Amino acid sequence: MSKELAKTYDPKGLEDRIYQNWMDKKYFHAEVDRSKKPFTIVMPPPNVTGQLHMGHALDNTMQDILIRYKRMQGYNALWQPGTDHAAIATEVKVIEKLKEQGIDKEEIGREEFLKHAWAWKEEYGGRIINQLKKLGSSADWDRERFTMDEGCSKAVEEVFIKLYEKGYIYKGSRIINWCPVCQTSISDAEVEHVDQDGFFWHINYPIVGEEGRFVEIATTRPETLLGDTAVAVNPDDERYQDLIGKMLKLPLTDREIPVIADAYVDKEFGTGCVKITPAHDPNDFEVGKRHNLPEINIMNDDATINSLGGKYAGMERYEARKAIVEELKALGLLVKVVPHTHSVGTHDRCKTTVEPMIKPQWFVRMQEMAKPAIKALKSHSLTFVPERFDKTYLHWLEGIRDWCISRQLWWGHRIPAYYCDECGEIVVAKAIPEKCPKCGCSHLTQDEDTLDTWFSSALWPFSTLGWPDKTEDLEYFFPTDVLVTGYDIIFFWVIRMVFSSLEQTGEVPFHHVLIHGLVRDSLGRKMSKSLGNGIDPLEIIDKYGADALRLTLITGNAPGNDMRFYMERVESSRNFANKVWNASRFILMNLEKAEVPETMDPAALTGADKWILSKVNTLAKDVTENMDKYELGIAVQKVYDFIWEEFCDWYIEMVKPRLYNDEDTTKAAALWTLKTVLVNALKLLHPYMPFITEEIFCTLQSEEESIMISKWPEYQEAWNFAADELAVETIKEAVRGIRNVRAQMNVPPSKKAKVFVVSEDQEIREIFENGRVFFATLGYASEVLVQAGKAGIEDDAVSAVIPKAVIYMPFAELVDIEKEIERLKKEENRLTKELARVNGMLGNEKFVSKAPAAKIEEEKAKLKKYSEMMAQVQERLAHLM
RNA sequence: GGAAGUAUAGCUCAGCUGGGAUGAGCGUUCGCCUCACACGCGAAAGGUCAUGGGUUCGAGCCCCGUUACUUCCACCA
Repeated sequence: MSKELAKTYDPKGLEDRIYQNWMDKKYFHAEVDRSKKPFTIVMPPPNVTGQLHMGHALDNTMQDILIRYKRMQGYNALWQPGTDHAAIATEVKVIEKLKEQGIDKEEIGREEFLKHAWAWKEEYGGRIINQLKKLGSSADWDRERFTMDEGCSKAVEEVFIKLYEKGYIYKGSRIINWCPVCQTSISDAEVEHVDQDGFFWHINYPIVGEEGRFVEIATTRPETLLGDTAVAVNPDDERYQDLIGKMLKLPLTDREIPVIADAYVDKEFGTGCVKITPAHDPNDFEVGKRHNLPEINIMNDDATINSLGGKYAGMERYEARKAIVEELKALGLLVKVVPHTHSVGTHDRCKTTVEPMIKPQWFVRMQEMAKPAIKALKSHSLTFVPERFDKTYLHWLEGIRDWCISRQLWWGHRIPAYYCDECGEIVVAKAIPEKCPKCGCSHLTQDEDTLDTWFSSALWPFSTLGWPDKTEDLEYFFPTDVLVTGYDIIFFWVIRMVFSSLEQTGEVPFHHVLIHGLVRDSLGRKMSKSLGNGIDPLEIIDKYGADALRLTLITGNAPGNDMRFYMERVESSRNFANKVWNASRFILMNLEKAEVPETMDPAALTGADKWILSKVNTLAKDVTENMDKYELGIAVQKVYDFIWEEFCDWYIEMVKPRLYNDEDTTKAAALWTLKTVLVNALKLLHPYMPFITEEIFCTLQSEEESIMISKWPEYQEAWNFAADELAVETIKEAVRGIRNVRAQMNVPPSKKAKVFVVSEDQEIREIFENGRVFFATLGYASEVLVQAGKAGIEDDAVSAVIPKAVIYMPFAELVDIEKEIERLKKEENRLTKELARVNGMLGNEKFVSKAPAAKIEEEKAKLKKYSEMMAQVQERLAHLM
């Protein structure tokens, strides 16, 4: 205990050193241990190529808090980390890098490309992990996994085959969302609808055989006209009854298309006539299916018009739009152009407008798998915190559509499907079959596509624990306890993990989903690269320390709500760290100067000691309760308030006279209490601010080697000192009264005064007698006189009225009677209001007859208290006036 | 077109199952370099809890309506 803390709190260096020590000691590592209860969290795997941003910082801080808390509570806590291969994001980055070197993806081919991709992953993949470590994350890095590692890949293959065999995965030619830039299909969840200003082009389609008669349609996408195979009207639309069944001449082409009737058409909207392009619109696709319409794909994969587009072939889609509109205008077929705002589907990654196209893709049939996932929530085996996200979850599942899982990418899990070169038979298997089971041909080719990234992340909670093998890890740590993630990822990930887990393991992947919001900038905007308003967590850590960042992210925020990030808040967090540091430094200095007993007989403690012990005891209980309810912000706020206000501003100040006086017989008790309370407070703070608490703990406490494996404080009846709490509160009120009076009278702290405590109540007098050592110091008293009557008190002494007592200070030369009267009048006014309120309640018969007895007693006690104080105040006033 | 959220002190937000808003941080005002800390100490000012109803002895909190903002979902060409 002779170590010393540095004079100023500097997180730099200290954090890395401590983290390394934790790593060396393997504190983060969890092994199956049947003697302990497991507590498991799987980390949402960040993208391998990602960079730590505030979202990660928040997400991982929350997880680390829970894991550290549970570990201290004695659970076998496993935080399973890893990274995601992030198919599109990574592939795009690798392509870019190759381009810089003048290498084209297609030219080098799949195998070669993948080599580059893996090399890229090796080079940049670890970066984000190291950044997470800077935060203080106590994940079990020995277990770090990657969605494309052997085990995870095995799980993916297994699931794919099982679902295929069950008929839950199928291949089909359906209309899907195509990204012309990324050149791949994407799922519905990846399409972001954005409102865009566009136009409604009204176009006349000539009716065949009726010269001069037209059908006017309205469209937002004239270029798709080239793929029209019908025009539809509502079957009940009186205006167009005679048109149904007639043929139209499709402008700019030599094709004729029918007018069909379909209830999909809204009579009120547009002209009531809709052009039907089954190959480039999801609704039209459905209409086409119902009416057996041909599907004419007029676009290439890069969204240029293909050879079916006649003279527009080769044009980019918007260029073609322009040209087509011009031509229609020239032909006199363009009736009018009306401005129109509509919602356009874009690819969430690259913001390109998605092109609906018909392509053969693999899908997961969702209907059946959604059911158990819905049931899991309704039966509460899965809960969201906060609850309102239940609705988001259910709404999506109830309206779920089949999930397009194939991607035209190379970086990812290749689909384990093989096609017979001869007969086209599809074989889904772990390895390439020797021969086709249908025709016996030995030439089979594997599907070129890979799987949606989310297909593998959907298995993350169990694939990382060894599934499909029946490992001990899986049996022990699974299902996991909590999943911590942002609301923006519920559809992509949470839901898919739930139904995948229920399907594959029969269990929910986690019992609770703790949802947090977005970290926004100080103006409330999303942090984004394009806006350049992002704040780099690493810079904050570098300047203020990880503890300050963590505290900032957790305080003042309720689950599921977005938060704004202010530098001022980081500073205030840093200031708190400094406060903790210096209080500890003070305590250490004093501990060094004297022997401190290991244990303490409660009888040797003073009222102040018991008060703070009682407070920290209640704190432990409250904080534990809040944390169990995932109210992290509230929990840490309580620790913050306790340390700063109760412990530093009051207790340490109370105890100083005892520490500075070697004659004081209660000095040892003070030292013991300081140390004990500090250790407990540090433990409660540790999950939130792991570094600073560890540094202080290790300096202070040599018997336990690390705070992170120390025992979480629990409420104990032995530390419940209700009477002492009350006593100290009374003295605090008196002190506040004195300070208030002195401040108003501008009495400098250096000017001490005699203080009289006058009370007829013997208990009150005892309280002040017992607390006089610190009461004198805190109340700037040269001498404290506790008495029953006003003997010896000058008439013009200033006073502060507190319940059951009046404090007098003789400031003869300083007293301003006017001011004193003013002050007392203000107090009288306040009491009048309080009394009116209490009397109002107690005077209400209904309140008295219906309110709980305890509440009534409470109010009666207040009435008594305020009445007595009022009498005192009025007596003083009468005296002065 | 549905759904959710938010509206509390100048700013950003907390407020647990309904029982005086001594709410928090920042900011502001006034005093203090009080031997752990000026990244500090002490004192204070500042709120008809968006709005209109309802339930209740009692509503920031529960119910209904309104307004404003935010977000998510949705095939209106």
